[in-house]
Amino acid sequence: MDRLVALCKRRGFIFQSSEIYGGINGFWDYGPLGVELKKNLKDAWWHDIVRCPAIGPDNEFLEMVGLDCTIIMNPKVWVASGHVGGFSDPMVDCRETKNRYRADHILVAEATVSRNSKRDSLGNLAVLDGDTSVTDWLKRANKFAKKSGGGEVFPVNIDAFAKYTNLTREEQLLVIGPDTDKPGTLTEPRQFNLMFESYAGAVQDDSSKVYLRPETAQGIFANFRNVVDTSRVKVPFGIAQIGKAFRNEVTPRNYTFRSREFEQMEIEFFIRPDTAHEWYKFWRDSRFKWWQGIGLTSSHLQLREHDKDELAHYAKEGAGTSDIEYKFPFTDPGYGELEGVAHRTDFDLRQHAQHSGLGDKLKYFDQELQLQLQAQGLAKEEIDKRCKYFPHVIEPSAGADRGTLALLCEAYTDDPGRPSGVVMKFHPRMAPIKAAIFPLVDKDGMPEIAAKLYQDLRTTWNVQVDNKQNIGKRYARMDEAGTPFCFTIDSQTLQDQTVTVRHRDTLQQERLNIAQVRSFLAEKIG
RNA sequence: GCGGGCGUAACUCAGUGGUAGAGUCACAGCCUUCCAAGCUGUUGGUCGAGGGUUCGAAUCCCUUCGCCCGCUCCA
Repeated sequence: MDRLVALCKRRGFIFQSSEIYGGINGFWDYGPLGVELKKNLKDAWWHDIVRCPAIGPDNEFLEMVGLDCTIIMNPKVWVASGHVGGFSDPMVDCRETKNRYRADHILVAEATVSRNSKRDSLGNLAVLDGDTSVTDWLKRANKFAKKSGGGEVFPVNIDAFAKYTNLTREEQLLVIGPDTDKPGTLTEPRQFNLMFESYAGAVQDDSSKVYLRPETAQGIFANFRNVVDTSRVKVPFGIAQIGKAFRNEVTPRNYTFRSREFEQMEIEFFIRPDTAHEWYKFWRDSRFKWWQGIGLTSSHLQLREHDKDELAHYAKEGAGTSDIEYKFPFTDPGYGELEGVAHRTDFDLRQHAQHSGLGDKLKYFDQELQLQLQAQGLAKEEIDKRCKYFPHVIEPSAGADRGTLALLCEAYTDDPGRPSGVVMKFHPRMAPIKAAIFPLVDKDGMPEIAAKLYQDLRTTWNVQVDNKQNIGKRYARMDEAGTPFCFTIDSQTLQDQTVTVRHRDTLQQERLNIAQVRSFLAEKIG
């Protein structure tokens, strides 16, 4: 990983943001090669999702439209989405053990023990919220009882627990932390607001407070009505968006993997509620195949269905959530999430219907269903009731920066056999530079032929000419940039109009007529 | 936020109190007929920053900033 980070810096893929001022934690810049790589990823996504989407499970072309929303929206959006409440979890530190807990995950109950037919207190014991809270607590209580002279602990049930957050500060000071044996080691709960705040307008007070969006999805939900009213889309259809999002992470870590400013590629796909399972499976599987199709072909890519207990609040009742994960060098042997595919039910549209006051006006009217039901001869009231609904949503949400990082990790290949010692084996569609053109020597008319070929190819692809230094160094530079093809003009070119093409991954060369170079690249890159 | 480690040239590093160095890269020129060959030259560092000790600090002390690893959180 260190070698990859060094290469990214050296070749201009990724720089630390504002490096000359000492950098800033959790923010990263893309250099000349990195921006091409990331743009290729985003362009491929936009092309394959919006412009040229696959055939759906209903054997129809998918109906997809794009959207580009602002980063700052009316703050009520974030109240409705639950981010204002849910993204500011109070945290508690333990001074003794240096552990940190979510305050609302700490449960407290007084432990009492029976001694000499009296009931003695052992103190207010804390445990972490979970399936085993009661048994964990009992184990601790028994341990405390044993230490302090025996006796039988009075059992408790789940209702006996108080949340740490609901205690007064005086009560909190009496709590014995989850991993200590003394009271008073836990700090006061502190807010970690995961949304960046700013102010719209000159006056900085609560009335002008705004947030930088923590996800692009809410802009899509907020525009649901506009898109339906203006673009003739019919359920099932999707709205796609690529854009920046911001989360004030407690600990940005692992290179660009958890950045505070990052870019998402999100789809909200609106469907009839009763078709959720088939659409969920469709998106889960097609998104997995897509990542494979742009070069993540190794066993480092995996699809993982979420367990019930890790589902987000809005997805509990849904068809499921799964992650497309990549085994990064820093997560190995674990995996890190590239994209989440979630059935969000109708949670978000309902929230916005309620908070905006629009209510049923935000519902979708399904005219196709209306025709079907009319044909079945149902009563008008029944038809209206069933045709007007909040569509359910399947959300494939991918990280563009994480995707770019996965492409870099996948491509990185040590090869002591070649001069550079390392080669970036990007899929040709993703490669920042598609081809390089080398005059074997910088004279005898070769540079002129190279320039002519460059003039032709650059109208379609990002190509480079390099006539500096010997040919080996030039190949080595292109290996580190991950350029899949190098065309070399040599003395034979002067006689028969052929050039050599050198394949990055195999080092093999073949001769090609210079007139065929364009069709060769078109076939290999698409 | 807490604990541990690390900051010297664009990169990899040497330099433990006495004039800041090496290799690589980059750039210019020469040379060069297929994988970082060779020659000449050039650019580039207030040694992360600030303060202190000292005749003198990259080096010792304090503070601070940034990065890496762990805890917590998370896409």
